[in-house]
Amino acid sequence: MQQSDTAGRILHVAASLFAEQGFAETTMRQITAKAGVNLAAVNYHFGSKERLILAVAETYITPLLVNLTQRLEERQALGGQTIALEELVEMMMRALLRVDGQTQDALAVFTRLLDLAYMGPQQALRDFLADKYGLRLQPFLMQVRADSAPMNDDEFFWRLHFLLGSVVFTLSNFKTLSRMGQAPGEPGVDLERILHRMVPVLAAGLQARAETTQFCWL
Amino acid sequence: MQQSDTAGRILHVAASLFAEQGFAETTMRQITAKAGVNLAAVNYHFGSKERLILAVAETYITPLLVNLTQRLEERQALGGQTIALEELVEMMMRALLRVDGQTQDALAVFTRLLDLAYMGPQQALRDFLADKYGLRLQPFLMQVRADSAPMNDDEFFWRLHFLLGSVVFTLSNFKTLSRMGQAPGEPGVDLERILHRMVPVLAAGLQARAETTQFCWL
Amino acid sequence: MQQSDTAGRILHVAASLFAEQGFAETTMRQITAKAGVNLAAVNYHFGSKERLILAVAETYITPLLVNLTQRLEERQALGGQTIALEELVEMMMRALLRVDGQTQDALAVFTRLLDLAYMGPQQALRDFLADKYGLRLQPFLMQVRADSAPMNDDEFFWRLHFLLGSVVFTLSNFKTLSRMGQAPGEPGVDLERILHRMVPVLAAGLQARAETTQFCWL
Amino acid sequence: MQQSDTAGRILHVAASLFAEQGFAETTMRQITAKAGVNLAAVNYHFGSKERLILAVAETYITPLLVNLTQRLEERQALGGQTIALEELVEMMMRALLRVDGQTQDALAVFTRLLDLAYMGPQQALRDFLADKYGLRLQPFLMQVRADSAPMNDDEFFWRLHFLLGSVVFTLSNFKTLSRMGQAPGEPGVDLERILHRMVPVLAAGLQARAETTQFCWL
DNA sequence: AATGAATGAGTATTCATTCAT
DNA sequence: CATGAATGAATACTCATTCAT
Repeated sequence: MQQSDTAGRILHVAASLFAEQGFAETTMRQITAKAGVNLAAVNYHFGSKERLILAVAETYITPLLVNLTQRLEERQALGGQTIALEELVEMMMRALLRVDGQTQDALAVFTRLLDLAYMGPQQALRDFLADKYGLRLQPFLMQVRADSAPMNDDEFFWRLHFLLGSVVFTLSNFKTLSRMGQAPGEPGVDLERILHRMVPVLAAGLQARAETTQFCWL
Repeated sequence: MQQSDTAGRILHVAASLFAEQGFAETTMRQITAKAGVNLAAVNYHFGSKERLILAVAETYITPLLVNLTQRLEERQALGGQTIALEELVEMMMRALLRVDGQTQDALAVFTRLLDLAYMGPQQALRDFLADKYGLRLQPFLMQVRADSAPMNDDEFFWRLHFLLGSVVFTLSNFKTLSRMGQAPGEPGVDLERILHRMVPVLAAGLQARAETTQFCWL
Repeated sequence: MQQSDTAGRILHVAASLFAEQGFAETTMRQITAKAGVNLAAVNYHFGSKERLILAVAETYITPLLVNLTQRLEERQALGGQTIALEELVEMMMRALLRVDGQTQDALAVFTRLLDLAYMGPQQALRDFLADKYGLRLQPFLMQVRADSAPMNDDEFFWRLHFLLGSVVFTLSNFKTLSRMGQAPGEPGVDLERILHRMVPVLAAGLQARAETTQFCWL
Repeated sequence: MQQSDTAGRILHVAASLFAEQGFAETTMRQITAKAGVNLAAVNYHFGSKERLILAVAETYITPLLVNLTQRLEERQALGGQTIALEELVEMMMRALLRVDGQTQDALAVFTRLLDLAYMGPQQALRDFLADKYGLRLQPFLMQVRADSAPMNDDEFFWRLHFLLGSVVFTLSNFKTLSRMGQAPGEPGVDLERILHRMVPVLAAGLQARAETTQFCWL
């Protein structure tokens, strides 16, 4: 924020625009204009739009994982073999809120990034994320599975993504949804409440007994 | 379908491309080239790209709702005050699969449409969908609520969207996910299995006891 | 020239600018501005700058080869086993002048194209030219070799390129050279004179006795 | 050459890149990156890209002319009024090879420079070269003319450029040509052989009888 | 003597849309 | 009913150069 800090301003503005409009919909012109810097500055500092996206992403993902890992380790240090699923989900929610608490854009950027990674043919982005963050998430996932209903790897993989879908969709569309739903009040409080509301739902989903029979119901 | 049917061919090709690539990523040139019609034909027949999207959407949404409504009514006619949640969710899944069974694009288009509607500033699209389909969905939602855990309107509104998120995300990214997960087998069967897997998870989520106390946990 | 003819005007203007400045140095903006058409018109009609270059090239190369082939066949029909080298070189020069007589740009474009093809890593362009025109040139080259000094394939290959160098360099830089040299007079006449001047020089070069001994003179 | 020698490293790297890619195609970023110096260093040390080109050129041209002049004077000191044309051409070729023997880039830079000077509207470059080197070349040219066929100034001027064209084109495109031609063997030896092959061809061209009659043959 | 940051002018290309026919 | 041609606005990106330090 001192002494010009062009790169920082770009990062900040880009995050805000990405959150609001999405990656593809946000143009370099918008970013640089709003940041009050030269059009070429993004390419100078980040190389390309794609690398800017990655830079913004790192800004949010790294602290999130650091925070989550730390919370988990602290809790595990307290002892007790299994940790209640609801507590774990809450842990994740708190980590999400924490990283968002500062910029208000983190969650939206985060979820748009997942959308981008899962959608199209962005194999490169998937690899980048998997390489960089996949491992660090392992311990948390192990702990989650320990208190879920018993199920094979396949089932667990898919359930994880069902939940991920709930989170991503809700966060992605939070602004729109809270405008639609009758929920009034300041957005800061609301987001917390919504995440809180998800906790029992997600936990129940993970603990639902897995179907074992193969039943073709069409 | 015979003779010329320019508009029909456009509709069909557009659906396929939209499903594969998304709306913004699909260009008029691609559509018209693949359909073997003139570049200007889309604008001539549909007015604009946006209205083409809507036209494609209607193609899929209307039959979906017709099908769902019909199944529901048939089941209600059988008597029995409440219908099990799992049965209702299955009903929805079957309706989804039914409309997809014919073109293989329906689900992708459908979910991309929801993404589009919820994301960005597409108020017009939201209104269009709400006006056109909101009411027809009411009976089904009422029935769902009847067998869910007791909760107020707010809570129900949000839970619905949590579930919607699971479905949309899973369907949206089905191709990517099934490539990532170890799930082998032909895709046609797989999609069915995945939707089947969602049933108990979603039902459990709806039936989880709603938090009543307001507990600020940050 | 009738009824707008945007593509034609682009072709014409592009040839003129390419001849004057070279391919890379000529921008789409220059072309479209000078042609009085929209900036996107080049891409609409030709697809890309590269394909425009090829289109311009074809405009000149095809008539050149047609003309040369025709002259050669007429001459061969007259009988006489061998044709004097000077006559063959003149034949080529006339063909060059013929195609240039109409637009005054043909020669410059032609030579810049060769430069482009031989220089950089334009394997694609080389292949395009070889595929399209290589064969049609064979009969002429055979006839040339018949009256050259006896030499092996290697030697002939290189001599051909020595001569090609003379022609390309002279034509490429004709404007500059005629400004440098004291040669006054109208340019139209001058070019003819210069090409005429090359005839005995090139013929003598082809008829020079080939070195047979391998003599390392450094 | 020790310590830092930013300017020297730039000069060296630039020569190599210019030789490989051409002047316009070589960017300041490439040069400074490969030289491991700051992007602004070129402008700091040389003022502009154009002046860097000139500096590189001088590096090669000056030694070339020194070498050629020296060889000529030594030969003239041996006495004998006229020197055979082939010997003179060989002298030039040896001088060319000599300057190239050290960096392998000299010839390519040299010919690209001539291309640049003759082509486009580079009057400034032409003047620079003429001023700096024109005079020193005179004695050699005089000697060449002495053993050429009798001809007026005009004719001699143009023949010189025909030959220059052969040399420039061949050297410019040496890499491409040797890839095309069946000529095998290591490139170092090949270049020598090719230049050797040019000697009798160029000499014969200079000795061809000049046309005296003005014969309009179109 | 040298540099990191920044910039303005430029590049080819792409897009949905329009219009005369 | 349909189309070929054309367009204006936008896209990401690249370049040589400059300037404060």
